[in-house]
Amino acid sequence: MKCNELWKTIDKLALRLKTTPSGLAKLAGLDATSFNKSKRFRPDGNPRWPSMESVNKVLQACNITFEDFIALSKAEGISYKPETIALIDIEKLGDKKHIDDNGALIRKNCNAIKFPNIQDNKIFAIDITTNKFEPWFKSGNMLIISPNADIRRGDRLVLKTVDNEIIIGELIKKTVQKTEIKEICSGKNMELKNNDILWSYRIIWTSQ
Amino acid sequence: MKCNELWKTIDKLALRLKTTPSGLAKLAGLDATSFNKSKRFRPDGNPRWPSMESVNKVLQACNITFEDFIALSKAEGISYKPETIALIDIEKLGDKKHIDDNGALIRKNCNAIKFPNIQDNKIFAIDITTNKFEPWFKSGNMLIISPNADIRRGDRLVLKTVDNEIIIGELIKKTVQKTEIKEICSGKNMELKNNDILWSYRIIWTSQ
DNA sequence: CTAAAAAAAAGAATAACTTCCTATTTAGAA
DNA sequence: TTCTAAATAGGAAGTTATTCTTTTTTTTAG
Repeated sequence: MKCNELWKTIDKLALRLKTTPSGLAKLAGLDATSFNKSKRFRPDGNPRWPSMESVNKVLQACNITFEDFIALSKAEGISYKPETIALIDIEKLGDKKHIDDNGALIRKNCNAIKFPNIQDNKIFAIDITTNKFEPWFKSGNMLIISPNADIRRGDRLVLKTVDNEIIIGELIKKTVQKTEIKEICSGKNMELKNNDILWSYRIIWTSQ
Repeated sequence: MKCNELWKTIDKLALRLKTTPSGLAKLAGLDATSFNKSKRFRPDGNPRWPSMESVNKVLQACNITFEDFIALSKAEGISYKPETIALIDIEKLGDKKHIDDNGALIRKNCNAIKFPNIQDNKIFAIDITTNKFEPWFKSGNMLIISPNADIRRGDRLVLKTVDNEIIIGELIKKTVQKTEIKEICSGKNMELKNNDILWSYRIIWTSQ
């Protein structure tokens, strides 16, 4: 991050709160002149950085995280992408507590999740470029795959055989010797020796 | 962010680089004693913050972003979640350029995508808590919904009628008067008057 | 238009952080 | 073990940021 970006982001924050840099400084418990233009450069003309402590006080005053601050610095306007998204139980979509009849979300009544949870540095994506997995996966869809995710009955898998075949299916049973899956398109059950499987990974998300 | 978290993250960074706090300080062009324990507290015993400029120098020395730094501060170990994930064409999973036969990713041969692209502050998630959408969506799945996404033929939708009914289906045709969808479980086509639809939103991702 | 309040500029004073210096400890190699 | 280099500790000095104060400008309300 560059120094002037940092100052710009402070200006944006002030704007978001419908106040001014000096108003924001006061809100953060700092001197009102702290963010003056005249305090943004050193006597020699080089840029001056606010201290980490001052930035932190501002974040606390605005009740935002460092991530929010960075997101805001990159945002075009004065709003930024949310870190979390609301989660609603499908059986509660009927009542109007979570989404009103205009389709607008009532955030305070919703739980929040992080989407997605990329704690996983082995995660990767597969781009579907063929029609042969329809109607389950269409050309243009993406599958998010986690080699680390543990696999349970019913999970969808992508697996590769020693014969260089890519199979997408649902796990029926896995033993030390064999893996039984239901191939996704044909719906047929297949039994594969584990020795014939190079790798099999769980699909954790798919684009629709 | 708390002050001591910041110092801990600097320690983690040093560890990642297989060096020490003083080694990291030197690498960043700072004095070797800058990150000494004795420099982490003020004479009165209160915590001392490194300056923003010093932190920035460290980030540049490590060639990481502020987000990386924050992610690292939250990580259990000394590694942190990646910003992007690799994307591979499913028809190229057969060759060994992208994933070797041990199932290990060869990142340099892969494209990268950001997953997901939450530029969208209206996005929300639906938790499937019923069996009635099987086999398409099972209990425990989550649907990520975007009220902002535009809807095209073939897209999967969640819609709510004036009768308080939640329908998941695939769009067949939408005109000014009517919306025709294929209900996902029954596979039956339905024709709804647009006046009878409170809202209809596109499903952009689903957990598997 | 006028008055009051808030914001911003500029400089001096204060507080905070970094560097410099020296001494001590630790880690690794011989 | 002994030697060497690196790391760490502690304090003084130097640099940088913040606050304090005053003045000027801008904004807002009447």
